[in-house]
Order: sequence, then C-alpha cells, then structure tokens
Amino acid sequence: MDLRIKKSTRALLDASFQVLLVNPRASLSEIAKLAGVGRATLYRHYSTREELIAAIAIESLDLIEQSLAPIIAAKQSGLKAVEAMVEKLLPLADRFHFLQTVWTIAELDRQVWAMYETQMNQIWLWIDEGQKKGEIHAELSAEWIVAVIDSMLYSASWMLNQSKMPEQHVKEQFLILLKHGITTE
Amino acid sequence: MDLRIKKSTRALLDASFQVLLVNPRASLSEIAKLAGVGRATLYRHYSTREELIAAIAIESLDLIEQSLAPIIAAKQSGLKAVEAMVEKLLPLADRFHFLQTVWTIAELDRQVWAMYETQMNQIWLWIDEGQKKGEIHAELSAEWIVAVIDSMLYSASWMLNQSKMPEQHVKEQFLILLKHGITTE
DNA sequence: TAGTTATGATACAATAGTGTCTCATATGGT
DNA sequence: ACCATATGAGACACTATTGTATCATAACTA
Repeated sequence: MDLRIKKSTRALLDASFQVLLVNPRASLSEIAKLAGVGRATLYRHYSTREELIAAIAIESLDLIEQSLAPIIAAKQSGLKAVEAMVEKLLPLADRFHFLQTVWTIAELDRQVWAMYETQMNQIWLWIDEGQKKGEIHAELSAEWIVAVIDSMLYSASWMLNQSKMPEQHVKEQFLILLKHGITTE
Repeated sequence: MDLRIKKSTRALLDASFQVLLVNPRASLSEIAKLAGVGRATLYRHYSTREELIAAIAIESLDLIEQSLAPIIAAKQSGLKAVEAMVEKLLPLADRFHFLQTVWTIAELDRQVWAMYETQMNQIWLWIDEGQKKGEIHAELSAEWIVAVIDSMLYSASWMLNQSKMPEQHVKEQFLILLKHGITTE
C-alpha cells in the first residue's frame, strides 16, 4: 500500500481522535489543519464526517479486540478473565471515552455495530461463567456489570488525564472497587 | 415575573436538554424549533450557545443540590450519607449524563464551576467520614470514588433509557455493586 | 382597561462549513 | 529512472448557521 496514504490517514485518525474527544463539534477543516493535511485529502479518504467517526470507532474497537485476544487464546474464564480484561483495557481508557461521546453517530455504522456486538457477547460470556462458578454475584445482571465497567473506564480516562493519577494506581483502585465495592463490610 | 418569559425559557431549557443529550452538534435554530419558540426569542434569552449550555448546567446542578439538601439537613454522615445520596441522585441520572457530555464547555462558566466545587466538597466530606469511621475502604481515594459514582450514574441513565430496566431494579444493582463489588468473596 | 413588553415572523448581512474540481508538484512503487 | 498517483493549494458554488433588526400582534401587569 502507498506510504503516502498510510501517512495521511494515520495523521487524520490521530488528529480526529484527539480533537473530537475534547470538542465533538470540531469542523473537518479544523481537523485537517491539525492533522497537517490538506482539506481535500481528508475528503478523499472520508467523504463525510460520519465516515471519519466510524473509522476511528472501528480502529478503537480493533484495538480492544486485539487486547482481548490473548485472554481468549489463554482460555481464561469467569472472574479471572474479567480481571485480565480490565488490566488490558485500562491503557485504552481514552478509546472508551471516545466511543461513548460519539456513540449515537458511530452505532449507525454496520461494521461498528457488528464489532461491538461480538465483543459484548464475549464479555457477557465471561461474566456468565463467573456467575455460574459462584465467583460473581448472580443477582447482578451481566448487562449492568458491562455498563459499569464501560463507564468506569471512562472514569479511569478522566483520572489518568485530569488528575494525573499513575496508571498502576488507577488499576489497583479500579480492581478493588470492581471486586469488593467501597465498603469494608 | 412575566409568565411569557417563564414559559419560553422553560420550553427552551427542556428542549435543549433533550436535544443536546442526543446530539451535541444541534444548531440553535433546531433547538428553537423543537421548543416551539421563535429563533429570535432564543437569542433574546441566551445570546450564545455557551450561555444556553451553562444555563442547563446550572439548572442541573441546582436540582442535584436540592436533592442533597435533605441529607445534609438530616445530618447524615459517612456511608449512610453516600447511600442516601445515590438514591436521591438516581432520578437525575440524565442530568449527570448531560453534564458529562457538555462538561468541556460548561466548566468554563464561573457559576457552574463554583456549584460543582461546592457539591464535590460535600461528597468528599461524606466519603472521608466513612473512611475515618472504617466503613469505607481507606485505600480508595475519595476522588476516585466520586468519579466512579459519577460515571455509574451515567451507566444508570443508559440502563433506564436504552434497556428499560425499572428504576427500582437499577437502584438495587447500583448499591450492590457500589458497596460490595461484583465478587461473592 | 390601559400601558408595557415579550413574542413570532420575517428579512438581512456576515460568516463558517461543506463538498467538488483542477492542476502543478512531490512522493512512492516497480 | 520512469510512470502512476496521492497530495496541497486554491477556486468555486452552495448550504447552514449565526447574530441583529424591525414590526405588528398577543399576552401580561398594575
């Protein structure tokens, strides 16, 4: 593949991700400028705003998929798999933040939705296994647990960026809260 | 105060809240139309988009403040106060969702920031009390707990709207997860 | 009821954003 | 080194959005 295309799309995806995270109203001109790429070039690769957003969403979901792959390969299951998942996904907290902010647009894309569904099913499976094994509270719905992990990753992105808590520390706090809650019992 | 003003600002705040929650890029014309109010009237009350967003943010923070007031009045403290807070704030989950999506704009407003800080301090205080009493894990930073409650309210709004889980059920799941985490130990 | 004023409709100018096209240039593939 | 092509710069038409102004009318206050 042509290096020039690789270079421009890379710059565009990076700049878009960065800008749209902070300002979802940013214009395509603004994004092109920040990417150091001609406006026409942006339109050549992504004919609409929606397409660009979908492309970033797909890239994000791809990164998530790659992070989960080793857990699947190692045939981990139940709570152990969920724990491993959290550790792997923490570095991608910003991607979750992005997906949440653009979700109403991104979810309209077929591929985005398909990837999202696949991953959701995988996570549900792990939670379900954990519940069957008695490791995870059976009263909690898998849907709710997934939603909470998702939004906790959003919090994690906040903590990493705004309050500069080191990643190792965020990881510990994340797992304590997720596994044991806030009470000492 | 003139009833006409009350009526238009009410309609504008409601419509804006509803629309911006789904589409943060909505134009002011769009919002005015949905509010059933002339575009000129919108500009008479809110001269810029930022002002409008700040107004909704202030209203939201006001609702939150009103919900927390009885807990303060009853002099509750520590974990009990946190639990009571969650119950009171759950019906305002959408407001938290809104605040998160427009925060980069809203936080620039002095009044918004002041109200936010006051409430944050109150919540920190409760958590701190809970930790001193030994009810809440001391290893968890108050900042992290607050961030997580905030984003769990976002999840709750998702569950209430998208997956139509009844509020009572969401409340139970919220408290189980927050207090005890997902593990059975 | 009389006077005030907020409103909707409309027009208007100014600006910003979109989407397409052309063309000389530079960069990459082979 | 040669050819193909992706690029940036610029021009262009078009639409959307903003922000202001005017004015007759309706709704409110006292």
